[in-house]
Amino acid sequence: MKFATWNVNSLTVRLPQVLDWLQANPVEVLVLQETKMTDDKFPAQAFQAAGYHAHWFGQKTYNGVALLSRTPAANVVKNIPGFADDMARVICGTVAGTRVIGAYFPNGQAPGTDKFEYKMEWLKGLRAWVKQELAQHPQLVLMGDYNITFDDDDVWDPQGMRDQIHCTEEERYHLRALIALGLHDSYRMFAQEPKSYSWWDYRDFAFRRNRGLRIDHVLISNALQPLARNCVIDKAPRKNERPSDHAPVVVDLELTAAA
DNA sequence: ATGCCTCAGCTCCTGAGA
Repeated sequence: MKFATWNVNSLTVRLPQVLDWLQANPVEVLVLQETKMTDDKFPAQAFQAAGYHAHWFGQKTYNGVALLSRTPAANVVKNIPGFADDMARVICGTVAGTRVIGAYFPNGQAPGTDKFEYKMEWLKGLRAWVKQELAQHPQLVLMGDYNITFDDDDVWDPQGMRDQIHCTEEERYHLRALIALGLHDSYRMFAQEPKSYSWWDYRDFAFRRNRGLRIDHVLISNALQPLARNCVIDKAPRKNERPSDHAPVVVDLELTAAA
């Protein structure tokens, strides 16, 4: 049973690519980030026709998330309970006995800015909530666009990006603190090609030169860790015309619909 | 290079992304 995450950078632009991808990759769950649309614009019917139930939570211009699933999601939550936020960044639901959290982590812009401070506060709020969710739901997947690299292996130019946004020690501290709750970076559980990334800048032929970052992650709980079969970054959609700058990340778990 | 490319918006430039 496959669970996937994809930052689509405007669902208005990318909807045909998402539908094509779902047809080729009929995953159980797909969470989207940066839909960049208000709720009245969300293409629920197109997803229904493709065989997916949907929950969505968006806003104009920025942010926006969605949860697509083959079977209906239960106990849906939007944004982080207890953390006041103007931005639509989180959607959560239970599918196949598994708590699924899809998240668009703040970018943070640059260390020392207000946006960076917001990112740090948001990460604290997320962690407190995920800790509670884990206590109630041993089977949990936390996936999305984290806008944080774990270490130099996730960075095409570690020297050049040292202490830059996505690569600072403060951000990585929060990422490790999530891991310390009892989560695992499913991608690194398996042998991967060196220089594997999930995002490439639109500029300077960065994808062609593989100048990227691994900032999209699928974290799985202790209970799910022994059930993981594989985790891959699907670079195929990045080769489309007008691609998102991010690629989907897909984990395969040994779960059944009855689980 | 305080840019490069892409997207959205009170759209012919600007802010933001990462």
